[in-house]
Amino acid sequence: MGISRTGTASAPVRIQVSRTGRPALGARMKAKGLPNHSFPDQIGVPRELPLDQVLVGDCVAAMNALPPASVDLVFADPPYNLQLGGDLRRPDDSLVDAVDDDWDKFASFAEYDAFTRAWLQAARRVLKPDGALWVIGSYHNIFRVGAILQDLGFWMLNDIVWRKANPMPNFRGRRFTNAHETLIWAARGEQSKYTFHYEALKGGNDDLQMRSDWYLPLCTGEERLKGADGAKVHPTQKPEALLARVLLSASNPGDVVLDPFFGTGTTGAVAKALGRRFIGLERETVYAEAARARIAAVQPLSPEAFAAAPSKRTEPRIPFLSLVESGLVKAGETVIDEKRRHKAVVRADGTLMLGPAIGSIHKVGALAQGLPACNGWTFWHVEREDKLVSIDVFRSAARSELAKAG
Amino acid sequence: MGISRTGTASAPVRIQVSRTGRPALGARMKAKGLPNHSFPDQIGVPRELPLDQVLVGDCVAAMNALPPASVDLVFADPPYNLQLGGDLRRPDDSLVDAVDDDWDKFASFAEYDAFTRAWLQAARRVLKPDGALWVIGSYHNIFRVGAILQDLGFWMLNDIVWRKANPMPNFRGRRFTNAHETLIWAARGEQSKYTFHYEALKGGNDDLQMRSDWYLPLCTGEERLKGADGAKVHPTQKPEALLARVLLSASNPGDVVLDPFFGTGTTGAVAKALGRRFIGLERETVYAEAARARIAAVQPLSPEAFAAAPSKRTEPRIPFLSLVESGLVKAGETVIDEKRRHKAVVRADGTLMLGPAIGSIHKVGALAQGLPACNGWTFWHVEREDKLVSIDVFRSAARSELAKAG
DNA sequence: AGACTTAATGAATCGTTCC
DNA sequence: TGGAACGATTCATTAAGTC
Repeated sequence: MGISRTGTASAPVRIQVSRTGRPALGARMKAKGLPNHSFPDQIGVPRELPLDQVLVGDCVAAMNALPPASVDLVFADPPYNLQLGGDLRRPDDSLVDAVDDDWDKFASFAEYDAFTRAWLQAARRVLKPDGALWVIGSYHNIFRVGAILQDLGFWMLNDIVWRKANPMPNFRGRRFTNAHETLIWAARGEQSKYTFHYEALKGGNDDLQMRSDWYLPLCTGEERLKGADGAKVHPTQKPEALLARVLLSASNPGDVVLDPFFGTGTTGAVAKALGRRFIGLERETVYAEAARARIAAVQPLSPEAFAAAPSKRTEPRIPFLSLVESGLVKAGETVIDEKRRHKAVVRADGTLMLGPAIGSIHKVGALAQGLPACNGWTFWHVEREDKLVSIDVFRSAARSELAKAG
Repeated sequence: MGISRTGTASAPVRIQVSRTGRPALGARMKAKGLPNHSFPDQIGVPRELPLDQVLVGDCVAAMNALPPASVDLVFADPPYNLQLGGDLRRPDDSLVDAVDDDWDKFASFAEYDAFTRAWLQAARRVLKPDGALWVIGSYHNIFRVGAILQDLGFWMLNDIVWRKANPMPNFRGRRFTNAHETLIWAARGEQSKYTFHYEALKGGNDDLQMRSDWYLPLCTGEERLKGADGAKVHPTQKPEALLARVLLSASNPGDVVLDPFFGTGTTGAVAKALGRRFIGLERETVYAEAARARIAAVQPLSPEAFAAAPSKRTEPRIPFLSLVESGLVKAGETVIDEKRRHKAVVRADGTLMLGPAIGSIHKVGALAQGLPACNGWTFWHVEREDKLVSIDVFRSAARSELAKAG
C-alpha cells in the first residue's frame, strides 16, 4: 500500500502505519477536548457520530446507541468460534500459540448464532440504505455468518478468498493446509446502490478485472503490534493490505467506516491513511488502548496516493500434479531418464512409482540413482514422437499458460 | 489426470474420459441383464447396493431406500439457488446462457434450506461411520449448506477453494470477478476416522503439503459434453480434474462413492477411471442417459496408476527389538542423535540405557532432550562407515524383508 | 560488512493401538 | 472404557546468532 508512518524515513516498501515514538492517542484526544470512550455510558442518541474514536464496550449496545442509517461501510472481524481440542505441537515439539481467549468461547452453535444475529442486525440498522458490509471468517464460523446475513436481508455481492502467502502448515498431516480465509461482501439490501471502484481496481491489477481470490501475506514483522515483552498484542491482527483493498474498492474518501470488533485497530489505521472516517468498537480496554496509540501514529496519505494497491505477484510454482491433471503428462505412462537407465510410472495423484516405491518426482529420481537428492524436473523425460522430452518443458508450457491467465 | 477413453488414438493432451462412438450404456446394461434405473420404484431395502449405476428419481427417496452405513464417500453438487434478476448480457449485447433451469428454482431461503436439510440428512444416513462428504457451491448457497451440515452433526475438515483458471468475467463491472467456487469437506461426525491420503498429495505437489486453494481450469473443450446441436448438455458440468483430486485425496480404490446430483456423471466417470465404485442419483432422464453413455466409454487406468500408496501410518509395526535380534543393530553398541549431543547404549532386550535410565527408544530419546515425547526411530542414529545412519533406515530394511517373506 | 545458520512463529476444530 | 505406549508430523517469512 505504501503508507508511511510519522517520523520514519526508512522502509519505503513495507506498508506501515503502526508503532511510533509519539504519545498515545488517549492523551492527544483529551488535549483536543474529544470525548474518550465515554460513548456507551451516554443515554439516548448522541447528537453526532463519534468519528475517529475507539469506544470501549459491547458492540451491539454501542451500535444501537448510534443514529440509524449513519454509516457507509461496516467491516467486521468477529470471533471465529474455534473449537480446539488439546495442545497442538509442531514436529519439533514446540507448542503452537493458539487462540484460546475467552472472547472466542461459545457454548454451542445456537449461542454463536444468537450472537451473530444480534450484531449483524445492529450493524444493518446503522448502515445507510446504500451501505455495505464486509465480514471475515474461517470455515468454523463463516457459513453461519453468511446464512444469517442472508436471512436478515443483506444482499450478497461476492465472497472473497484471502489466500495466505505464508499460512501455518498442518502439523499432523491430517488435512489440507488451511491456507485461506473468507470475506463476505454484502450490500445492506437488494436495492442498495453500493460503492464499487471497478476501474481503480482494474487499473491496479494490470488492467485485468480484480478477481475474488486475493493473495496476500499474513500480518507479521514490523506491522505486527507487540507488547513490551515482545508477545503479540492481539492474536488475530489482520494485515493492512487486506483492509486497504477493502476500503479502496468499496468506500469513498470521507466515508464513515464502522468496525464492531476493532481489536488493535487495523481498520482505523488504514481508514485514516486512506482519508476515510472510522468508528471503532472494542470490548477489551487493552486492545482499544493499543489501537489508539497505533492510529495516532498514522500519517494520512495525500489524496493522489489513494490509488488502488497493486496486486502482489510471484513466480507461479507448478506442481507435477497439475501437468497430470491437464493431460500434458498422462497417468499410467512411463517416465524415463535421459540415458534410458531408469523408468517409473506416472500415477494419477502426481507421484511416480518405481517398483514398490511411490513418491514425488524428486524422491523417486533420487531413489533410482541411489542419491540423496535429485531434481525430478530435469531428470525425468517422456517419449513424444520417438523423442525424449524433459518434463521441465511441460512445466514451462504450463507456466506460460498460467501467466496468460493472470 | 491423463485418463484415456476407449477407441480413440487422438487427443493425447487433454484429460478425457467422455464421449465415444460406442452404444449408449442403457443398451449395454440391458444386454448384460443389469437393472436399469428401476431402483427407486422398488419397495423396501434392496439386497445389495446398486453399484456403478445411475438411478433416475428423487435423490432423497433413493438414498432412503439404500441400506444405512453403506457408502464411503458422498460427493454432491446441489442446485446453487442462483438468483438472477433479468437476462444478463455481455458488453457486445450477446445473451449469457445463465442457469435458469427449473431445478434451480426455489421460492425462498426457507424452501432451499428444507431441501438442503433433507438431502444432507439422507446422505448422512447412508454414510458409513467413518465416511465423509464433499459439497460444492457458490456464495448463493454454500453458506446455507455449510451451516445446515454443521447443525446435522457433520464435522467440518476443510473448506476448499476451487480457483478457476478461466472464470467468466463480470460483464457489468459492478463486482469482483467471481473466480472461485467453494467445496466443503466434512466427516460424518467428529469421531469419524476419515480417509486422507496426505503423502500422495504431498508427493504430487513438489513435496509440499497440498493447500486449501486449488487452481484448476473450467470444464471446456472436448471434455464438455455437447448435444447434437452443439449446445452443452448440462449447464454446470464440473471438470474431471476436480473430482479426481477429491477422490484421490479422500477415498480408497474400491470405495463406494455416492453422488445424489449426478448430472452428466463426472463423479462416475472419474470414479470408474480411478478404480472406485459409484452410485449416481439423477432426477432428469436426459442427464442420466448422457452420463451412462459417457461412463461406458471410460477406460479405467491401470491399477498401479491409482493404487493406494503405503504410508508410514499403514505399514506394519516393527519393534526395535527385532532389529537387535536380526543383528542390524547390535546389543552393546552406542546410538547417538544427529547432532551428536546425546548418546545411549543398546541393550539386548531392545531397550536403551542412558546413564542410570533404561527405557524404550522413545522414552530415552525424550529423556535425553528433556521433552515430553520423542520419536526414537528418527531421533537415534548409529555409526556405519564413519557416517550416521538413522535407525529408521534399518526399520525400512526390516519391513521390506517382511514383505518378501509374505 | 556480508554470508550463512539457527531459531521463532502464524485464527488449528491436527492420533492410534494395545492392555 | 481409561490410561499408557507408540510414533507421525511443518512452510514461508522474519529475526537473531555465528563465522
